[in-house]
Amino acid sequence: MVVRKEEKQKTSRNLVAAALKLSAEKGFSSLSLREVSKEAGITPAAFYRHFHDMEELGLVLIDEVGLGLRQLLRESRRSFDKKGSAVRSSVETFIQYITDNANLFRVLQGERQGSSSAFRKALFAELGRFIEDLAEDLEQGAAKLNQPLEDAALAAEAIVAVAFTVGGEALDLPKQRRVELTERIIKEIKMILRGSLTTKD
Amino acid sequence: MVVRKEEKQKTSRNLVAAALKLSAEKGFSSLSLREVSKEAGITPAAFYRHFHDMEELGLVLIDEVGLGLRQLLRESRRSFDKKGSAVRSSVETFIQYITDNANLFRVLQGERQGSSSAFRKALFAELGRFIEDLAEDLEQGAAKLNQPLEDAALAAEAIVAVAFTVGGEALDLPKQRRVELTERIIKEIKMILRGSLTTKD
DNA sequence: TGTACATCAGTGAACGCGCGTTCACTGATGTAC
DNA sequence: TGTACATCAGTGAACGCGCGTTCACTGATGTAC
Repeated sequence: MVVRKEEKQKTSRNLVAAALKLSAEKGFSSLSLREVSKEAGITPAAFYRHFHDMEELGLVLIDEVGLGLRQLLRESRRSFDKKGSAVRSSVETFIQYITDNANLFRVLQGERQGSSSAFRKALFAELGRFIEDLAEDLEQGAAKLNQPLEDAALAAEAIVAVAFTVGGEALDLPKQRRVELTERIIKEIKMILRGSLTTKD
Repeated sequence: MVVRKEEKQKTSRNLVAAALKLSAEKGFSSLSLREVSKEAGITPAAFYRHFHDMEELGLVLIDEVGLGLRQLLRESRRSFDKKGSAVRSSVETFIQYITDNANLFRVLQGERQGSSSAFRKALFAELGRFIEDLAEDLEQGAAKLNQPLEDAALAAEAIVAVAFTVGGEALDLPKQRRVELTERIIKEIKMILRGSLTTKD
């Protein structure tokens, strides 16, 4: 009873992994059930033992991507806790993660516009949650330094926009240019933070 | 000799328009030659009188999108010239344009990750050019006000990232919530500008 | 432990369908005189 | 202006192919006694 279940789960994971890989290359919406099954090493008919159709697989994939996203963001925030160059370390973690998990990030970016609205809703919800968390972090960090922020939520939204937009370019870049790009993001985030400080006079 | 040419051009434009419309709905990479032809009102075989294949159409579509983008950006910058609430008026122009041309913007966003690298290269080049222009505008505007900027290029990149990322959410929103969102973008851009001012002390 | 039966993930063949592409064609537009 | 021929955008049929889906099946794993 245990071997069978495990084997089935393994195949399911293979299907999701196959979809992730192929989605990163050409977008989820252009994948066929047959090519995903082939990539996962099973016949097309066996696909139906795991998912009712491609859309159902898609929803699981989005969960996977959402999970990866949350993990990514958690790590970025973890680096943020250390005082000192909090921005630097968290941006570096962020860039490292998205280049290590390029497929995941590409799907994340690609599906922001394409595919079903359920897809998009889930993604935006995930991002929104993170922006809230980041805003909280920013507020606490700023309070510690006795430099209160004007509107932490806005600053957090702007920071996330910059990190994801500019960071997304890193995927196609050679290692060296990725470093330049990381520096740019760091400077831009610091710029946003400076601009969000409550003016004292 | 003139009627025939014009008719052919008209059909070509129909094909591009059909591709634009359908791409906005499901992404260019999942379109078929047959469905685009049908949407444009010709038989699949006639498609070949205009383009060698879908990829060639795709390149023309990107030109179209790039043109629309340039137009959008030009209008945004035009509003930027007027002194006073330059940020407000250009952001409002921007949001107005992307909601009026939702299809164009959706394709722009969608193809940033998917499809061919030629596609992406062209898009990034276009955006890069605009960021340069905006940086120049910012520098001149700041000089006039006698408030030099630390690094106009970085500020411009961050502003564009925020406008496109946050602005992209406007497409799915009802009119009222779009206004809130516009206000948020305005505040965030002002925040970036404030943060990019050269510190005087 | 051994046997007899149940379960069920995966197989392989088959289906009808939309796909990209080719082809000979049609008939309106253009050109030459 | 009229006539005879050339051009060529668009047609409709045909092709082979990969698609999603169904089906009866196989054989390894699980269960009951």
